[in-house]
Amino acid sequence: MDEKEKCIDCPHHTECGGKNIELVKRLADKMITEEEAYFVSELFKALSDMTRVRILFCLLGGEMCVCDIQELVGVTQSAVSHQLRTLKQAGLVKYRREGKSLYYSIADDHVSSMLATGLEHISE
Amino acid sequence: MDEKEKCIDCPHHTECGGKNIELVKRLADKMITEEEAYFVSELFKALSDMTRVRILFCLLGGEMCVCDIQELVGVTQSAVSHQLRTLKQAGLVKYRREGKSLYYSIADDHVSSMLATGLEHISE
DNA sequence: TGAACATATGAGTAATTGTTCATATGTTAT
DNA sequence: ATAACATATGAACAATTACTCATATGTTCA
Repeated sequence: MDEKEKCIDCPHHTECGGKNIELVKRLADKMITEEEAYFVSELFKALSDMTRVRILFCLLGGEMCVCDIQELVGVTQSAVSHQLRTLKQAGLVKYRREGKSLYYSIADDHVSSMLATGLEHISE
Repeated sequence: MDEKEKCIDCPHHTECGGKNIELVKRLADKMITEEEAYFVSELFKALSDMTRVRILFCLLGGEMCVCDIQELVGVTQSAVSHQLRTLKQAGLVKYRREGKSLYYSIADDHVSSMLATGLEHISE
């Protein structure tokens, strides 16, 4: 009997048995789209830098202007500003103006949730 | 009166008022450590690539061998293997051997939680 | 033991990223 | 209007990263 017959859809399932062929077929339809995967990865990319993580943890304590963040995180104004831009674009922070200062804050509960889960994960 | 007197701890709070000086002082102690921030950012870095995100979403459907993932995600064996290594190092996946195949699966609930929250976040 | 298969790994390369430096924008008070 | 302050932005550079290619490791079966 032709072992390879059952492997039409997967050239690799010649001998590993292709036990999961059904699972693969079933998932192929519900797979996350390329677009969704892209946006999700971009979101996590915004969380993938130490400086940005520290900024977000600052903001968990409440809204804060740029120079406060600069003080707490200990990097230059320019660096903070660039990173805030990244966080803003990812929808992780928002801001309001008050006089000369811009007050940044966490955009929504997803952010704190992801940070908390991340922190849990590393402490195990 | 010397306006700058109240700004000993923060050279930037000369005129933005330093309204948050108390907040800053309070937070400075409870701030996430450099080490924690590093590990958290490394964790999210593992989630910051489209291919890895797609791999993880595959695995949410159940454990799967490398060639199944390769099939679903549509990249080379080598690329999948390299990315699985990254995911493994971040503690996001685990595997077991069965014969010649390695079956990978999601390491723990944190992973699905973060992916779900991430997906929620982008669809708003 | 040797061949076939499943997967991992190292080197090399093109692309991406975080920071710094210099400068621009927007706001307030004089 | 001008100066001082708070923040944003663009260019440039060093460091990191994801992929490809070639090859190595580990497993099964004859």
